[in-house]
Amino acid sequence: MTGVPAQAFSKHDHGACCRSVMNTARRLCVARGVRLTPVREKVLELLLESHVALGAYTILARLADAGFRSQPPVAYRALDFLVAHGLVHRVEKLNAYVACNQPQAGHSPAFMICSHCHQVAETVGKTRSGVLGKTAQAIGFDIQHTVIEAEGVCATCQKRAVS
Amino acid sequence: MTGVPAQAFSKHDHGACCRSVMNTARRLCVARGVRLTPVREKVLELLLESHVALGAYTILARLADAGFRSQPPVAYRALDFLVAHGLVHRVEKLNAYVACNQPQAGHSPAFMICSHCHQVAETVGKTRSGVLGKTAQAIGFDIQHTVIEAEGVCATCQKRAVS
DNA sequence: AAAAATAATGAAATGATATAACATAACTAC
DNA sequence: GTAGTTATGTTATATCATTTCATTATTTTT
Repeated sequence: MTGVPAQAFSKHDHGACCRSVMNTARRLCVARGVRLTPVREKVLELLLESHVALGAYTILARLADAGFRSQPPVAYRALDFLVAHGLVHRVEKLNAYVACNQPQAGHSPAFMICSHCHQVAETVGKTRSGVLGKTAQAIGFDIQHTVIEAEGVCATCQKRAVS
Repeated sequence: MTGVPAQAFSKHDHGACCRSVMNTARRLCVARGVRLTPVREKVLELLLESHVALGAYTILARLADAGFRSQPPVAYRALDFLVAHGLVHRVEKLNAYVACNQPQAGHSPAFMICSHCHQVAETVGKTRSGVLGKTAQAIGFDIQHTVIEAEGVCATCQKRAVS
């Protein structure tokens, strides 16, 4: 996170934000010698435009609208690629996907999911040094991947609920 | 946790362990005025016997073997009840369920999932005081539930892999 | 530049997970 | 014992994800 925790819940120039991530993604793929093909790029774009997590079939429908094929594998393949390259994260609690907003960092993300507006904010997880990391170390468990998600109500929705 | 972190990965008298949790569960239900009906009890028992997380349909099959009906809702209803009362946890990463080993504590659990032997160990999450809790507080996000899961390789499987 | 190897996509089918909806039965409280 | 509530029976369907094999596009090797 570039100094901005939970970007989704803060005001920012979203258009610029998307373009910037898109460019980083493109550079990253070139650097790694992998191809950000049209479907993959479109899926990333769809996810970037949305601060709510999108399910594979929602993405699939939007792909179809954009002229791509509409069989499940087209969405899943693109998502698998994007997830593998850290450009997109899967939100386990929602069986859905969000674009990563700092794709360069090899990070373990954490999410805050607003159960009211369904926006998902990404923040950084402190895997090794946290309780989980400590316990893991104590029992010799070698952590390869972490899922850290919090469900709750964002500040905006709390205010709305009161009024 | 009764002083034992990640019980599943440690040696212990599993039979006694199950019976003890079963008794706690029964007492808990009486105390709360809810019914631990035969299906519910059987599902809890199945999960307690297993240190690997069981999917709903696996449970369903075992229920059928034990003479219960075999439609999905019978498993899901029992699981919903057990989860609601903190006797069972859902492991999001696996779309599967594990029995809780300290049902009395109103806790937010964390899991360590061995991707080799598929055992799942439960440990306690330190939700409020961790990074996630701090970030949440900073942006006014009200956490209602957390999902904290680590995938990796347990100590036993690491040793086996070497030999 | 042609052939071979690799990576990506097309397409059909199926598998796995989960819920909706409505009817019936079993307990609980009065 | 009737009313209210909770739990179960049953059918159908929704939702999420993968397998498989054929075809096309791109890259590498020669």
